[in-house]
Amino acid sequence: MARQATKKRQTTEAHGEKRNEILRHCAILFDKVGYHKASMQMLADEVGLGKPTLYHYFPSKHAILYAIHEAHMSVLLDGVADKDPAANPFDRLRSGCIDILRQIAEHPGYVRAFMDHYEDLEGKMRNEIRAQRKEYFERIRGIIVLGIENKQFRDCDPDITTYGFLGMCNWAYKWYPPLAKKRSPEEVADALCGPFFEGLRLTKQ
Amino acid sequence: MARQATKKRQTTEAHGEKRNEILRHCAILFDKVGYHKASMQMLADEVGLGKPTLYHYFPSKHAILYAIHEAHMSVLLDGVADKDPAANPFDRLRSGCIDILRQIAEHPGYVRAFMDHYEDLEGKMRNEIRAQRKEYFERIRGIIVLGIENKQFRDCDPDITTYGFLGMCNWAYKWYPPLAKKRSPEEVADALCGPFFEGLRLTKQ
DNA sequence: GTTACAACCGACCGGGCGGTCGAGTTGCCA
DNA sequence: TGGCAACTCGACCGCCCGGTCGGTTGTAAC
Repeated sequence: MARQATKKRQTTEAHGEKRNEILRHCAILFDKVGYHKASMQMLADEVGLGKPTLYHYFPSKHAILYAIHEAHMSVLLDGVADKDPAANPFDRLRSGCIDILRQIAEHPGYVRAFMDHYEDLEGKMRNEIRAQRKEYFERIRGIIVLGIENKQFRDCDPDITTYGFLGMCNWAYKWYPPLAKKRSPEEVADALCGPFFEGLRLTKQ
Repeated sequence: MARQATKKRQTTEAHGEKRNEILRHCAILFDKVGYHKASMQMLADEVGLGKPTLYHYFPSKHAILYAIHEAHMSVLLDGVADKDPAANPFDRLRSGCIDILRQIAEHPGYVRAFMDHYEDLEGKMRNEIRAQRKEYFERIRGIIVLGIENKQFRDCDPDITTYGFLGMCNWAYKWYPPLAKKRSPEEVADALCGPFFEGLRLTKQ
C-alpha cells in the first residue's frame, strides 16, 4: 500500500512536471500567434509530441487554457496571502503591482492568455477562475479599505479605486513585455505607483 | 452626369447607413458571445439578412472587425483633437477618461472587440489601426508632458504614466458595463481620476 | 420596354479544426 | 519473465466555418 502510494506519487509528479513543460511551450505559442490561431497540431509540434500524446496530458484545448489561468492566479494569490496584514498598505499595493509586472515579464504568454481569453473558459473551469479572480480583487480591495480606515489613504470609492489600480497594473501586459529586458518590475512599479500614490498634481511647496 | 453623381451619392449614403446598422448588430453579438464564437451565419441572422447579403456590405469578417476599430478610434481621436491646447491638463485628461467611459457605456461591444481583438487584425488594416492607436497615445502623452513642463504635474516618467492612465481608463471595459445604468461616465471618471490626480496618500493637514 | 445596377439569398464548397481510434512501445514491479 | 499501466503516435473522422456561386427581385433612368 505504501509502495503503491509511492509509485503513484512518483508517476503523478512526472506527469505534473511534463504538464508544466507543455504549458510553458503552449504559452509561448499562444503569445506568438494567439490562442485561437494556435491549433492543437501546432501546439503538439511546438512541444515535440504527437497530437494524441498532447491529449494524454490535457483532455482538451480548454483544459490547457484553464491550467494557464490557474498557474497565473495562484502566483498572484500567493503574493497577496495575508502574511502581514499590519504592513504599510502602500508597500502591500506596490508589492502586488510588482507581482503582476514580474509575471508579465517572465510569463507574457500566461498573462496574455489570462487577460484575453477568460471568456473562452466555460462551465466549471470558468466558475473556478471567476472565484479566484473575485478572491484576488477582494484582497486588493481589503488593503485599500484598511488604508482608508487608518487614515493613510484619502477617502475614495474603494471599488473603483481598486479597479483603477488593477487596471493600471494589468494593462502593462500590452506594453511591458518588450521593455522587460531594460526595466525591472520594481523600477516600473515605482514609476506606475508614483503618480497614483502621491498624485499627479504638483503641490506647491 | 450631375444626375448620376447625385444618384451615386444617394446610394452610397444608404449603403453607409446600412453598414452602420449592421455594425451595431454585430457589436451586440460580439459582446454577447465573443468575436470568434460569432459566426457569419449568426451575424447575418442577428441583422436579419442572408449570409451573402452580409458579404455584400463587408468583404470579410475581418473587415467588420476593422470597421468597429475604426469607429471606436475615430470617436476617441475626435475627443482629443487639439481644440484647446491651453486648457487645464487635468481637465483634458479627465475629459479623455470620460470619452472612454462613455464609449464603454454606449458601445460595450465596440470596445470589447477593440480591446481583445486588435491582434486578429492583419496586414493593412492592422497598420492603419496601429497608427491611430499610436497617434492617440501621443496625444495623451503630449498632455502629460505639457503638464510637467508647466509645473502643474509632478515630474514623472511620461511614457509609463501615460500607459498607467490609459490602463486605468481602458480597463473599465471589464467592469463598467453592468454599472453604466447606475453611474454616469462623469461620476466614474471623477472616482477614477481622484486618486490618480491628487494621490492616494492622505497628506496631513 | 429595355437596360442597369444595388440589394438580396438558398445551396453549396474546400479546408482545417478539435478530438478519437487502434496499435504499438517502454519501463517498472512481482 | 510476464503483466500491466503509462506513454507514444499515424491516420482518421465529422463538423462547421469563412467564403462563393448563380441567380431573382425591386426600382430608377431613358
